[in-house]
Amino acid sequence: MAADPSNAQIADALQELGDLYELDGAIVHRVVAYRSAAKAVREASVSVAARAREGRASELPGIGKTLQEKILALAETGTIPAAERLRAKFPPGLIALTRLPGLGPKRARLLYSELGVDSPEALREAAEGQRLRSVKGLGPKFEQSMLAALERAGQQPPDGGGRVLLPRAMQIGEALVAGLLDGAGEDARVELAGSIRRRADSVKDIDIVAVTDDPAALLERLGGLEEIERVSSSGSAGARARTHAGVGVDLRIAAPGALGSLLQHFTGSGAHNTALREAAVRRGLHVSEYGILDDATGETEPFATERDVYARLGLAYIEPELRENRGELAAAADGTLPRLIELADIRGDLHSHTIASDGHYTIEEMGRAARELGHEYLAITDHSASHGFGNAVSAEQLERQIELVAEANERVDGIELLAGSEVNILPDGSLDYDDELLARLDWVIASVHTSFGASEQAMTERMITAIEHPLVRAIGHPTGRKIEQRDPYALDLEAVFAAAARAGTMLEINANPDRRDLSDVHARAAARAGVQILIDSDAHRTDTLGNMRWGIATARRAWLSADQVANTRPWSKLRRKRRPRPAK
DNA sequence: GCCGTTTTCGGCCCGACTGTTTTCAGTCG
Repeated sequence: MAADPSNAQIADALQELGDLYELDGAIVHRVVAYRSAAKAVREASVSVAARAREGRASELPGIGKTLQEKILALAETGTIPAAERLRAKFPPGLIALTRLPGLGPKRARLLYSELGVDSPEALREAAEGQRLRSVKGLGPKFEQSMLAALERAGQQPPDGGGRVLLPRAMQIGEALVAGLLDGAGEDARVELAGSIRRRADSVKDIDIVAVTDDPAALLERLGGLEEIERVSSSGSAGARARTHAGVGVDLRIAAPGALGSLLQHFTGSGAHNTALREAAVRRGLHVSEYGILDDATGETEPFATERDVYARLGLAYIEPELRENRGELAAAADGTLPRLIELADIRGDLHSHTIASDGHYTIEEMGRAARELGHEYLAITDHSASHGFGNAVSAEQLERQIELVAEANERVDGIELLAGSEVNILPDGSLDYDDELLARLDWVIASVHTSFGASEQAMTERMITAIEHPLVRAIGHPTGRKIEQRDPYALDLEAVFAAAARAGTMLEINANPDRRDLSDVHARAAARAGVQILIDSDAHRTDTLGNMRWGIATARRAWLSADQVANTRPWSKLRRKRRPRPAK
């Protein structure tokens, strides 16, 4: 039997099948169902193929009997019959066509049936030959917009989808907000919304909402900002634009009394809003960016704050980070939303690097910088002997490092520096310092840095062996993912979480914004399994100690409270003697 | 396709903008 398809492979297959059904003219709800199922599979922390073999894939949200069967077919035969049938009907280039802005499934199919256009190349030829205008409903402007879209698509890297990591998006977004506010009236308000406000891993567009008594002036100012390359469409309600960095910008302008309604609408997520509105309709209420229309009165009431919007719907206020339709609506109705962790709850950082390995500052410099952030403790955790990138720390050097940390502790007041190590987990799950040396450290975090390609079984056993090592207190960046760059390695996370909960080993949310690993959904599943979560900066420089904020963002998206995060406690509560080896 | 404090069948948010329209379809978020 071949290896089970990974969750990513299953998600890709469902995504493709949804695209094919869309070309085939299926009703939009069916297409949406495939896309939401693909998302649920991609984010699942269990092997969906294994669940399907047990007949339990439908326990995932958005997966029912039909998709359970289709996933099972994919696992057992390597393909889905319906996809085979539709692939024979539509050439693969048609899906690529629907990726072009302004060209959806209806027109792609129209162009294929009328002109035989079956790829972006064929589209370019047809547009250049002015043949698109011969199709009823299409004209010269459509030809021009397609040529422009093809041009832009050619400039972008094929992968990545043009998504920008959160810190970069926030930097651009905050500059835009400042630019829009500069010279605006006293009463003007401009705020970031969308996935930036939800603190997602990465964002596709920068969404901005504004309130002003002079919308025209604000729109004009947008076009004049130095970050903006061009404004592509503009109306009375707002504008769409593009930065020189290639990021889309949506600006929407509200009447002063409707800022809450607009902010709620534009913060999303789409899934949250759809679910919110469907629930409202059942109560005779219609939610839009303008307010809430009550069937009973026929009146639309605008809301000045988001809190008022949610209250009108009988819901507690939902923090933006939770608005992903992952159960927050039910919790808001029940009054069971968590009190989310905040940056100020963090007392220390237990993962950092210095010039002893691949960091750039000394122990003392890192310690002083951490103290400036208000930390009570900082663990110095340079890479262990077999790291292989940059300077690894030999056993002898680590013994010297323990002395250096003790000396730095003498010189730096107001913070406790801890002698630690980020120890490599070798392919067999063992560590690359001996236990005697590890036992002399204040703190040991263990991470995988090599052999990412091992099988799921091997990687899971490797990880659990490290988790059960009595001197390992935490696992660093547990899945190895890099946002928009590298998928998690094959790992049975359910088994890993169970082992970590049993052993009392913490799992890290690594706050490096390229990683944010554990992810939001994985951290939530881990905490539910009883795992203590740790949030670390993994700083290699003094200024990246501040990356802690991105880990907090992930923790909040994971529904975590301060009491579920270990380093909200003082070091005196975390320090402890060597655990006894688990009884055999 | 999924799903159920109205439903196991019949629903399944809401609006902006563009381009082609003589009243609207398609696309997007």
